[in-house]
Amino acid sequence: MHHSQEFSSSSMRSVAPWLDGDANDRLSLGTTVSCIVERELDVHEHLFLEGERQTHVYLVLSGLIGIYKLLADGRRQISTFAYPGDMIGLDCTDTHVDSGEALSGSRVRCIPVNAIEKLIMNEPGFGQTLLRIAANELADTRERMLSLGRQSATEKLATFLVKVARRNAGIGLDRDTVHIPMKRCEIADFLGLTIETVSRNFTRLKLAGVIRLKSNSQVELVDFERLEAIAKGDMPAHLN
Amino acid sequence: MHHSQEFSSSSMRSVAPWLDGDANDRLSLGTTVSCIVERELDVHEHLFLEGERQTHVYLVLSGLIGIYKLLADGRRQISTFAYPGDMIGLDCTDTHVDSGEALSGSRVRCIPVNAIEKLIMNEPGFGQTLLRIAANELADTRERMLSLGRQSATEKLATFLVKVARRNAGIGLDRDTVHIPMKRCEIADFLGLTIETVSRNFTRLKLAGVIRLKSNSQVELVDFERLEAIAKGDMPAHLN
DNA sequence: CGTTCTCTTGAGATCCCTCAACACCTGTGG
DNA sequence: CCACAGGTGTTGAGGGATCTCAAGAGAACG
Repeated sequence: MHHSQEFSSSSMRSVAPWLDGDANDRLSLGTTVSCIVERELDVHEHLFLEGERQTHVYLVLSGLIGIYKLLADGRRQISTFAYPGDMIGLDCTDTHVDSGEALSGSRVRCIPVNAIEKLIMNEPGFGQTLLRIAANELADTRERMLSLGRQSATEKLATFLVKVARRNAGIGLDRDTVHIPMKRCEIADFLGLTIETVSRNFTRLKLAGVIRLKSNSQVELVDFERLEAIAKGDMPAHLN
Repeated sequence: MHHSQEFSSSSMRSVAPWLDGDANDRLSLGTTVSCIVERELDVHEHLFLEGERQTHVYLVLSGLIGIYKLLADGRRQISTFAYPGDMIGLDCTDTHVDSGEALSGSRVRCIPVNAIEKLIMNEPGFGQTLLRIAANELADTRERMLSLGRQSATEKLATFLVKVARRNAGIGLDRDTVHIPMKRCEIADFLGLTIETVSRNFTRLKLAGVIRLKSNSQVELVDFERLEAIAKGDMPAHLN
């Protein structure tokens, strides 16, 4: 039985602080209709597809959503994983530029885009909050580009693990005991690698004594400092 | 003598339409002080460095600015090229998350961040324009991630050329006669490749009859359709 | 206790990188 | 006008990291 990570308003971390606590109230404050529904998603069920008109913004309540783009022949790049507490689609363009798929059973709250638009109009400071979120997302994305374009497989994986660990620490969990809710295949599509390379580098880090694999989805960071060093590229490849 | 691509207010395309025409007026409308200066940059001169406090937002008037991040050992990833008319740093975080360097002699207009903040407060719709810009940038960045993580060298280069051509078409220039203002080294750091690989793939596309190299910085797209097909990955690698 | 899905491991192929030489261009100065 | 130097781009040869293909090992589930 795994730690379910249900999103709650009292969560220490929140990408969407302005939705904390009284989310429904504040949204119905902006719109007379309170057409905010929750939606349950099975594994591999899609929340939206690239090219579809964007009708909603989503708040992940539980589970994990993968945001990705495809090449014509099926090659996939996952741009981000949306965890409970994360918002999806705040960068409102009218059509979706990528697809969103549940990577495990998930629950999301669906907020119509016009509700967001009204909030921007009526709630002072709301627009700026959105801007700040977008800015953070952009900063994050650029770090990902550096990783995708310039890091080795081992460095990419180390970077990924460090990021998950930091997220853990941020929400009050143990930094060094990380639960990986996604499959190897999804990690591969996130890092721009193949599943085999991901797997090989897990064992590589394991043999180097940097991590320990309790199970496929449960990783213990034995030497966080060294993992960070590898992620930063400070560590020559052959010493890993 | 190359086509200088000076940015003018009457430009057909503009990432920053709200700065068209009477930019200074509207900004001094927001702030009593009109402390907007222009700055001249030599090649390789930096506009800002990663980690510095962000004091200004910049509008590129002429030249070309490269926005990049570094790994500890000097590996570089250029996240974007800012052309005349492009804004830099609209995603205001308080410190710069990347560095900006002039890739050729350039001129920029410097706008203090507090002027932007005041504009957000006072100009209705300004914040939303910023949001739209950020959303577009995010969409663009995610397409880049797909390219960095999942495309072959040839596909990356084709994608790059198609994007430059589309930009040309958008500002009223000939789509198929593209001027490449950056060096091979910078294209390499943009695409996550080495200069040699970039060079080899230029000649590869040339031999395939898709492009013609008039000079190092002047490329003629002989077969735009095929270039697009290669960029999309429709074309098996061995047929290039 | 199979069946299925996922992960790991191995062997060989491939793409890209590294290192090195050479070609080209431009400006400078004899 | 030519020689030279420095910056930039191209090309080649070899090596290495990652991918592909294939088999086997574990885990999850009925």
